Amino acid sequence: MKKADLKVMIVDDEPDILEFLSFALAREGYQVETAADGMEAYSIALKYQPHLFILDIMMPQMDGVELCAKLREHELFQDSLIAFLTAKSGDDTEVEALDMGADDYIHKPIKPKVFVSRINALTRRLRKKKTNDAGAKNFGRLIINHEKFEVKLDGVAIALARKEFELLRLLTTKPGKVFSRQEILNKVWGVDVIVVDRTVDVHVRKLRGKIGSEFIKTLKGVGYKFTF
Amino acid sequence: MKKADLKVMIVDDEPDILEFLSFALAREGYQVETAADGMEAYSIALKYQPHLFILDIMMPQMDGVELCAKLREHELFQDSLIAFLTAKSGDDTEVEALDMGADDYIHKPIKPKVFVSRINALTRRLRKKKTNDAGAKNFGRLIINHEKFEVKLDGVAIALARKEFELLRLLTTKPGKVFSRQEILNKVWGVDVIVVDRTVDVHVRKLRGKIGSEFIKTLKGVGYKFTF
DNA sequence: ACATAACTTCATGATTTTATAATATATAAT
DNA sequence: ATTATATATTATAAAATCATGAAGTTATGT
Repeated sequence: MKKADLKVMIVDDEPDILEFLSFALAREGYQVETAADGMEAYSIALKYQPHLFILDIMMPQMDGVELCAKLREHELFQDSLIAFLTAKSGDDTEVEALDMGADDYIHKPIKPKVFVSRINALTRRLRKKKTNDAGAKNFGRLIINHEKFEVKLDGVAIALARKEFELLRLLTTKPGKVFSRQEILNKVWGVDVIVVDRTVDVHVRKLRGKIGSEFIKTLKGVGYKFTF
Repeated sequence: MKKADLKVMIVDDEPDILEFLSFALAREGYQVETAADGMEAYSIALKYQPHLFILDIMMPQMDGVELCAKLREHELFQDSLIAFLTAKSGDDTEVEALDMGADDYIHKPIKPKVFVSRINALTRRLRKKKTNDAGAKNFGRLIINHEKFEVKLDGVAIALARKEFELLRLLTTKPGKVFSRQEILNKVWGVDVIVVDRTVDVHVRKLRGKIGSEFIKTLKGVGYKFTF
């Protein structure tokens, strides 16, 4: 996963700091979202689902430590990274924050260069992973998750019927390889099922209608192939 | 994985510090090994295969930054945690260390309490891996307490029959994953029990009646999945 | 032993998926 | 350009699948 695929949420009640940090991380390539308070942050986070949170401690309504605790309770954020960035001194606060589930506790003031290096160090393990989604296969604009039985085009989920999904699954096992209709029938329908050749065409048509027609190419007289 | 299963290697050329840190981490339950220099550390590490390294920077023969680089080159230590603990000031060193692959850079002097919290925070993800099955899981509106055998929807307790609870538990082990009826029967009923497929449908229906129908989705011809 | 709850199976109708046939369009060969 | 052939598209009938209600069966607690 690249930095461009990583979503960072910065929570601080001082607009200047928000802007400053956003700028620094956006320049690194991260996707950045901001919030000015813990409450606001939590409700945005439920939708935005950040990979990394950068939290101030002292904020109106809900402070950073509370937010951290609340995030860690939720299944969605079990694997998210949480870093505090604060001017608040005191070892007890730091211990509390770390014991609560924070991954780093960064003291202000800090040089941008150092800050960015720390953030990069935190996200390094996420970046090393191949895909966003465990078990998902990535074909450019198209992501296929076999376990979830789900296909995403440009991040948008597309509902496929079973045969459509299985046809797509077969074709994507070997991108570029041409599958004859007979081979498709054997592998998707099974050797004992008797189905007319043209049926494959209809399913290809339906697939194209849903995922777009650029992925599946027809080779006249031969069969179909998947490319991306 | 528990702390007792985690091997930590501390590398510092001052015996007092080695002893001090060893004591602190051993008391936490970690297995601790020490070395006084980068060279020595590397050769021991090849056999000992630590999960976490705590490195001083200034040492004779091979310094901490060199050692870090050398470790990261080796396949064995790709996933190991590396933390620097040093009195050396200077942002450039910190940036260099972090960019080289270090996971944390801790400044001396530091209180033992804070040091231990930071180390615990670093190893948390390793420790979490297998301890995850018990306790409560939070899926937004739905909270499932596996130990208490209790489900709450918007804070209100809901009484589930055993099969209903176990079905929900299975589905929530992997939110998003599609479970076929056969898989559900095998995992909830057991492989030797003979029950008709449709039975699963009836239990899903009862579950939906109690927790609402938005959590469990049907994939026609495939199975059911939990989403939140 | 009784009452109650939990579980399984079956039947029905609604809905979705699938296969096929019919027709239109595209492609390659002559 | 014409023809033959393969494929695309649309419509529709058939089949598969599921939600639901109800009835029968087994387990559990009092």
